[in-house]
Amino acid sequence: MAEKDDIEVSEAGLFPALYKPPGLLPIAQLKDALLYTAETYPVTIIVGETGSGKTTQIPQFLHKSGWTSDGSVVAVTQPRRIAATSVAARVAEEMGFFPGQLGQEVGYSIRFEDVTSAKTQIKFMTDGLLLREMLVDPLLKRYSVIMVDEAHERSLSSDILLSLLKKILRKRPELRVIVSSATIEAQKFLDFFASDEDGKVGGKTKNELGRIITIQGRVHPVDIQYLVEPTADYVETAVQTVMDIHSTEDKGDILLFLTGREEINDAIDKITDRIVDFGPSSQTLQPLPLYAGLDTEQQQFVFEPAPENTRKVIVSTNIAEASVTIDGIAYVIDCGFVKLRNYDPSLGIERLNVCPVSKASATQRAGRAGRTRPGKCFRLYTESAFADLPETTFPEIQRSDLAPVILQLMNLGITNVVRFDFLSPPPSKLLIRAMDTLHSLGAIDEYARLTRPLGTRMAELPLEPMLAKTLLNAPYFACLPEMLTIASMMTLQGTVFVSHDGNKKQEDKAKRRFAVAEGDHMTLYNVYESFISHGKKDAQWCRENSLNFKALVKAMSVRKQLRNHLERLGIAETATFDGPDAAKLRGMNLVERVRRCLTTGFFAHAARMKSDGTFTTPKGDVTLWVHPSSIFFHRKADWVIYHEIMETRDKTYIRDLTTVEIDWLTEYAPSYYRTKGK
DNA sequence: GAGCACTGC
Repeated sequence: MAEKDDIEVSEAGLFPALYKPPGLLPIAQLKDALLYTAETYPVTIIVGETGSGKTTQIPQFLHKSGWTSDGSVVAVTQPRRIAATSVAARVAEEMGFFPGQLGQEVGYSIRFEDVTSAKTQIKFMTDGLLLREMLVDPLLKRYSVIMVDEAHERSLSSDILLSLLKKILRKRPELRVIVSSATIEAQKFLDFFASDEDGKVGGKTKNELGRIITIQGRVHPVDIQYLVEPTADYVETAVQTVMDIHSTEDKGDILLFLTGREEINDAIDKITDRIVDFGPSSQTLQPLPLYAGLDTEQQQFVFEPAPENTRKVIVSTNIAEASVTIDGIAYVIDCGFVKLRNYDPSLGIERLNVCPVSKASATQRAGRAGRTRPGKCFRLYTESAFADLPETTFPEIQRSDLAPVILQLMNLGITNVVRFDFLSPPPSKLLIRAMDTLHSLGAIDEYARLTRPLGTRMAELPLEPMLAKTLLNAPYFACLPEMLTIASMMTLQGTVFVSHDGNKKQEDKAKRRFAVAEGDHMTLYNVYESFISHGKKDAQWCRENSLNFKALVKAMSVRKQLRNHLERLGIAETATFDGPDAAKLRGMNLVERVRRCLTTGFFAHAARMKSDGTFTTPKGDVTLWVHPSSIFFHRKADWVIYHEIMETRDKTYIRDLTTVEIDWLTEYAPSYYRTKGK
């Protein structure tokens, strides 16, 4: 019964950019058209906005018309875990199942949570997980249809998945691939699947390959307004716009897009200051921050209805563009910028840059005002600036460290990754750098072949290559239990310590309590051990020690999963292997063995502290700042290795540091330090 | 003395 509501065709003209004017299908025909194309062609591209119901309806259409009848499964991939679980629940409900029956005919599978059974016929999952499934089932034979949802976001995993599905189609012409996309990138997707040397896929010519179906979304008209003159200070303009909306527009909450935490706090302070200017008015404003770094408790506020006579102003990063949906938004203010991660292959440094948004992004942001009723969007740039914006955001694959992806592809039998059929080929510098990294770690040999067992084992582990190498070396340093813990804690990425009620001093104090002189890795190990010895579920103890309970629980899951992976590789947690320097290692204490082991994976991330407390790279060409979360923010050190490096605005930060001896660098990575020089 | 957009295995 929800079916009809969901694909109801809206009459409004709305954003011309969103929809192809001709060919919009009425509800009754969508089902027929979809089933016809799926029956006839290997590939179907669905163009339709979020809220069109495509994600929930299409798998049901396929299920009811027999695509799951022979025991095969319809899979729907999502870029985010939250989407996979919530859509699965919704579909199960629409099909008449009770919540407790989720995991039977309809289920989902995400990391750490497999809610499926032998009966499951419709399965929602993250795209990254489906990629992992290909290790055991390279042709994905259990699936009759694979629908890649939100493909327009161009996430690393979904891009790779599309390339691999194209390969699979050559061997399994009976497989059906449905690519769903919110924007007008549809033709690019279809052309991609159709292209190869002879224009044939699965024995079909281009015209026989697939079709594009466009469906109308269930959104309301959004009136878009531009600035007449560009602004030099969009935070100030945004705050003024908030005030203007508040004094002149009807009821309805405001969603303001800015680029980061600092701007968000700045804007909230300004708004708070100016509320007073209104005096005791009957309508007031409630500014609320929203960014991923907030703990879930604080994020929760944005979903709660505002008190009477109060207008919520949610000041958010890009998280509200696709990942988080808030009801009741009638006004969107779009600053026109977003922080994007970029990878510099020559220095091996990740950067966070403020970039203009794409037209697709701006459209998506504006659409957030029209989810439940007609709305307005105020773009803090001119109409001609909008016209100059890129159509779509640069795909992640063209601006990331590709070492993990390349390793995974090689393990799937892709021997020549340079000639791999990428949807958008990454710059060759990125590929070369990734190969260099993998070679220096010993994951590939001089002929660019995956090594055995090291390379294949590294690829099996759900860890970045440097950490995977470190973990696999741990038995040689008789520190596998400790390294399992450290690797698990590293995946939490700075979320371990939290300040409750904004009490920074208490947080710093807690950090000192757990600090280990040799560095952050052993400090995190110490935190985990304390957590376990306090009974593993003492949320109160976490609070008292400024620790993030949920993060530590996650570390336990990750640790268990890693331990299982190693066991499958024949490496028990208690394993110790004798390497060439076994006798020497036996005389060392645990901390030294851990530090040496870390060096075998992170030698390329070496740095030396200068007298002013900043660090420098071995070549001395980049100044590195200790991230304030590190224990070396206060303390002296000489040589260290670090886990992560990231450049923001004007400084390059390193985080998670551990002291090493300079000799270890040449001992464990002789060729790397010989060729690179010092 | 001072901080990182967002995902995922």
